[in-house]
Amino acid sequence: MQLGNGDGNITTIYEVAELAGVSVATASRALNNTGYVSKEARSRVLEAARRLNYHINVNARSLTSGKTYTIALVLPDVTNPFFPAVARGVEDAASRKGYSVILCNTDGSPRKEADYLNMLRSRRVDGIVFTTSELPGARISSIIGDSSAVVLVDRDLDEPYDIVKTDNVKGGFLATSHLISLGHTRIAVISGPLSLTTGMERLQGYRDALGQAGIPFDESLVVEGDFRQEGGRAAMERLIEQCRGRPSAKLSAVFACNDLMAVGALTALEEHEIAVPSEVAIVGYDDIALASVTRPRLSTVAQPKYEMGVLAAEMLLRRMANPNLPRQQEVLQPMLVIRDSTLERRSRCG
Amino acid sequence: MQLGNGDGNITTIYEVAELAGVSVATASRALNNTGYVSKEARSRVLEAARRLNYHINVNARSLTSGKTYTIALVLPDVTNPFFPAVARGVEDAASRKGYSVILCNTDGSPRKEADYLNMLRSRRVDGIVFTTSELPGARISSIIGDSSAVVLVDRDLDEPYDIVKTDNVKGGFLATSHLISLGHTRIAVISGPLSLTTGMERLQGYRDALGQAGIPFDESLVVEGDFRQEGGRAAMERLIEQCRGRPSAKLSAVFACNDLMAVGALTALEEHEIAVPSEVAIVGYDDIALASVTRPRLSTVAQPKYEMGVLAAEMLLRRMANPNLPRQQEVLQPMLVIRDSTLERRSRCG
DNA sequence: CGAAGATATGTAACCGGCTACAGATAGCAA
DNA sequence: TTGCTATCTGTAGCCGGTTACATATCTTCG
Repeated sequence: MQLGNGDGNITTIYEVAELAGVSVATASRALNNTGYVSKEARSRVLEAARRLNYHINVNARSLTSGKTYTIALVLPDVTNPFFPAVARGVEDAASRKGYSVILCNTDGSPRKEADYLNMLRSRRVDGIVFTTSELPGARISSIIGDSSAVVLVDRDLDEPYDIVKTDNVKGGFLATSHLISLGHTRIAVISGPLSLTTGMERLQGYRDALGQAGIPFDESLVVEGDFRQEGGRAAMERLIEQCRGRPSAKLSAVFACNDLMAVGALTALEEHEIAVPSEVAIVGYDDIALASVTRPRLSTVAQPKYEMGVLAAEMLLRRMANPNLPRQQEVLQPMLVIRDSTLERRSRCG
Repeated sequence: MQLGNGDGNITTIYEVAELAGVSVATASRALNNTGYVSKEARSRVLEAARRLNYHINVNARSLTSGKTYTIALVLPDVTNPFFPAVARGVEDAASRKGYSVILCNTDGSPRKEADYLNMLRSRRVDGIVFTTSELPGARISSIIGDSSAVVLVDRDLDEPYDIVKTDNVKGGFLATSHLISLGHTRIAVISGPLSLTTGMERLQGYRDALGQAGIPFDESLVVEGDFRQEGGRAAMERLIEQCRGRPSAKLSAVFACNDLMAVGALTALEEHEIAVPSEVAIVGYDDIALASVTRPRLSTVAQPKYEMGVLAAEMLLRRMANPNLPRQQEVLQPMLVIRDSTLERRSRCG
């Protein structure tokens, strides 16, 4: 039996004021430490609040303050191993400042994205950390207006929203250069969706690295994937197939534009009994947990996922505090992680 | 240039009413399809709302309705591969019914859990899907009172909260029986924290299986882990060590009470050049994505994670709709997934 | 024709906070 | 003493919705 009553009857500030023998104005001031309140009044109010197990109704407060202390995290799918770390970063940074975060999974569907944005506007969230797919910037602003701030993560848009990303061109360059430095020249790419800047940029990095090494770009070596495991596997199948038909198309290495696809590719290679890395080397992207447990362990380009989340949330809070700030953009550096799936060249193909 | 204005100036129902030439009462009725509204009035209101890009303020509404259409998902860490699928299930089921979900990572700290619960009470969330660690049920209710409904996922508490879980005893039994059926008799366990029912129950299943097979329980074969990779690795090290000192303690199989620890154990075994499964077989629990990409691929006990999330959210909505419902409890069935990390017995130890 | 019921609409109170404003008291300088 | 400032408190209106209640019109039926 404890004193602080736990009977969920919701208490209002009126009851607190009454018990403390003051007006609501004084109670409010005491609870929020604003304005003038005498020592005794304050302690009486605080005591009353404690006794009644008073919890302010933040929704009511948001009516007058115009702030909800809520932000949203809109992403394709938490189940994609890239996102949990980002989400955790966002939540950590947000809760540190007293903000709650609403989670929204869009599956990359523009329809769902639009639905969520409308819902979020109705909720008057103060800001949104957004990893969109194809929704054009103009569409976003037409929905949310300037009712809440927006920070884009891992995406780029023409619209002037703040951005946190890693240097994908650099990342693609790192991965490809690594393979080149091992002596590979016939390097295939399993790209991400080319409708996404992420997909495009990594591919650009690949081309840059090729160009710098004087290796001609061969269209037939790039297959567009979908950032998913099954897609990576299918893409690899296609490469193996095409390679078989045209021995001139041999390849000795593959750059998969994310780890999920790399794992899929690994599966395909294994099924065809093509040894990795001795026959075909492979580099992934993201450095998700999976990457370090595959056999061979996956060489990959690591992104600071958690930090991206933290930075995004912090950037968002800054923007919320000052809507007139010039556009912010934070570009983090990717890092090559060399494990067992890359090794010196020894060309061959399924 | 589009008609529907997108200038974020937030519109109120008063402005809609004014533009439509009706009172707010009529506007409200038209927008919510309640009460009597003439055809013309309704269409004038809807048109006005469209023109003004009106989005209701749900926080204001919640003031009168007492409902926020928000639930919370409180879990230790989204970054733990077990949870994203659960989270996705919760969010899918919730959003299907018009609810938003607030994400809270507690790291299993009772302190953080309490803080979040207080915050959630202030937000007047309608319900909470909770995977707690050590907070006693009484403590939970003392904080949230009956201001919101609660469903426990993957945890059990004395307090009469609704529960969604899988049959952990059965799961432990399945894993262990599988090993026994392969001829193993010296089977170690890397358990979860024994302070959690999850940890206890799986261990109980292990003991049951042993008992049924007439294999004596050997205390020295159980090491308490923490459900994390590094903990699994450390535990395996200890087993190997102890095994070395006392050849009589040889073991030929390990049941790791979750996949993360199994992966850690795998690492330790590999470092000691102990072959899996030929020298030591190993079974995990959860069937997270990692399990199917390790080499050897991990045999494990699968939990229907996504379904657990969906069921938890649906159960929560039911409870919210009817607080007087008798206590609900849903026990899902775990499923043994046999891959490459288990094989017939051939005892040996590091 | 009058009464009852269905339809339509507006006024105003209320949800739970915050705060502008005004009034009261006390301290202190002139 | 007066006047001014600093401190303290309460009344009442507002935030953006919902809704009970009152009022008004139009049918419909005995």
